[in-house]
Amino acid sequence: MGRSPCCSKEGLNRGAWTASEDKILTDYIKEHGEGSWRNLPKRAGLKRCGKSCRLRWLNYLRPDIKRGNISADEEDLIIRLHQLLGNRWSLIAGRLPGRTDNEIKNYWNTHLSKRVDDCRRKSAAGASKNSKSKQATGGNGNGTFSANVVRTKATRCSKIFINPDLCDMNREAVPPASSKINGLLPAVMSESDTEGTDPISLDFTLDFNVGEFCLSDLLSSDFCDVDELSYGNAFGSSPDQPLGLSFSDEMLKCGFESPVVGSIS
DNA sequence: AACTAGCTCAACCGCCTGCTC
DNA sequence: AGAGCAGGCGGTTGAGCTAGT
Repeated sequence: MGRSPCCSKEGLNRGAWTASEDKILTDYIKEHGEGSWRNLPKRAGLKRCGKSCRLRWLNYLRPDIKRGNISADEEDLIIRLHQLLGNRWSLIAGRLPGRTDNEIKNYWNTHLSKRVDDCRRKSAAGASKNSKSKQATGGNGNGTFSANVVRTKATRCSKIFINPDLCDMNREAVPPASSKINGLLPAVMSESDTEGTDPISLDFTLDFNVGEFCLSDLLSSDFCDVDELSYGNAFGSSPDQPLGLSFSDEMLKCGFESPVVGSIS
């Protein structure tokens, strides 16, 4: 039978958005809120596909969007998160306030992938002497960083059960304030965590299918030395802290899955 | 000045998943 | 249970811009 297209393409504008289209969309969303994308164009009087409206809003018109000038800290975080998550741009974007998945994807493809490839080639050349021992750590040899990529499942999580006891345990395990630099939030922490007053953020763990994610593997993994890319160590991490993320002993003992006991429905 | 190659990034496309009926 | 809908995601495209010749 086949899927019906998201909208009839006939009579619709395509390509770059005009200022007046932007204004119509912005005004409509300010008044009615996001959602119902399929019906939005008709109601707002736009000759655009609903998907196109959604994309335009999310990637360009949203008021909280930060545009251009990706800082070295952000670059560093993108690289680290990409190594951790792979091409899960929406997840990566979720750790960079004000950045969109599309922007990060573009930035990666145009700037970072080449540099990381170069870095990897350098590392590979240097490591070739020790290749036999490295092979045992899981490189896949295809020129990417997939060896340690967490296979996430972008599942929508509508119901969770949070064990309050475990939350208390993790609250005591607040990482040092040095983990937060320039407003960027390391993946496992919310801003409030650094203040040590609010319950630990769970959003990172909720994003993952944690059953497939072995933290110990991650921490012992053989990451590309991001410092080789010469923008410093954004989170002030020590060699003992791969990824620049801070994990307390308690967190390491109980594992990531501990705070979220419940299921994804 | 004209042309070309390379780069950037907004936008599109098709697929996947969750929700609703 | 399963079909259809809606939204979300990642990959790809192509127009516009810039630098080099």
